[in-house]
Amino acid sequence: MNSRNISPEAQNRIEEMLAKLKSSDFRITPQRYAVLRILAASEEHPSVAEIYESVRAEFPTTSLATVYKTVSLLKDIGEVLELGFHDGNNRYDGNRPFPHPHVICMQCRKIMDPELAGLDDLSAEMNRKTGYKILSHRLDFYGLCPDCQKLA
Amino acid sequence: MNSRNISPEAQNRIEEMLAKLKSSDFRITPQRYAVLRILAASEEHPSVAEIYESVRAEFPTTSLATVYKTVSLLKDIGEVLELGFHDGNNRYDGNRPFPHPHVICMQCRKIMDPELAGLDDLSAEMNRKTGYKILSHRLDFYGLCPDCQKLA
DNA sequence: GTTTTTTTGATAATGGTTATTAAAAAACAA
DNA sequence: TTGTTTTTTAATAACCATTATCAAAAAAAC
Repeated sequence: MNSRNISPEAQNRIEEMLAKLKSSDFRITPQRYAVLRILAASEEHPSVAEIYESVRAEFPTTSLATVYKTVSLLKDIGEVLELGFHDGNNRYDGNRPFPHPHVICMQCRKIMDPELAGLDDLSAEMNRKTGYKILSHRLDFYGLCPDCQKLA
Repeated sequence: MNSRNISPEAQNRIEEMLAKLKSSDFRITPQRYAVLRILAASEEHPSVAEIYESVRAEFPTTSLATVYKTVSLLKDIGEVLELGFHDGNNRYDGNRPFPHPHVICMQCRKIMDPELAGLDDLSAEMNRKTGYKILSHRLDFYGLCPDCQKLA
């Protein structure tokens, strides 16, 4: 899993995130670069603890606080989508930093990005019906993934 | 806001919740009854802190832990829907204890229940596309309510 | 090279929720 | 009624992911 195994798409996301950091006048430190690379490469919607683990593998002195701050920074500049859960197991998506649906396994916590169109239309409909100016949304489906169905 | 002002619908929900508690072999204590009544009557999706405040108005010795436990119990027996937020301001719906969309004001935190059909179809579609056995879902729209738009 | 600003790392503080436990209340039995 | 068992309450300690604090380190600016 070295740098030669990074897919072109992930490489692209890395460039985008670096560019956004630069244009927002934030420094690109080794720690930030490491966090950013993990977020860009992972399809698993990792938690801060998981990112921390991965970063520690190449930067053993990295602090947990730094990971929190970096993820939060990337979220603030719109390069990472936060999936907050009230049971305290927040997950992060560095590939699609815009609202989109998720399918979540209630057993193993695996999270997928399903294909689903038409949500922007729903937002517009909500706008009309409620008078709220809709700015964002979140749609999560909860269930059992194929693996956990087999085990059950 | 005394008991004579309870709407027929709310009265109905109270009866349903009481019946469910009874059939599940839980005792109907004054504290539980107070919590339950507030949840059944409120359209505001109250937080535990708010429920606690209201309960204290008629039962000044009620403990916060009791409110937490009662709300959790009602959730467990399927009579209350929990809207968990990772910023620690969970809200509860005792009127529609099943998945349904919400419209949330990002400024004043007001929560509404909009009309929106067809979500069960979406769940079925997710089932087909992902292989997950979908059991539940959550759809939140975030924006600014009419009042907060005026103030802005 | 010196100064200024940003970032890091270590750790303390925060705060909603849960766990604990003795006392009170309710249900049950004799 | 009285005693016994079970459930529930009230008070508070514990939990834990996240945030705040701040001195040291690193990078940028001068």
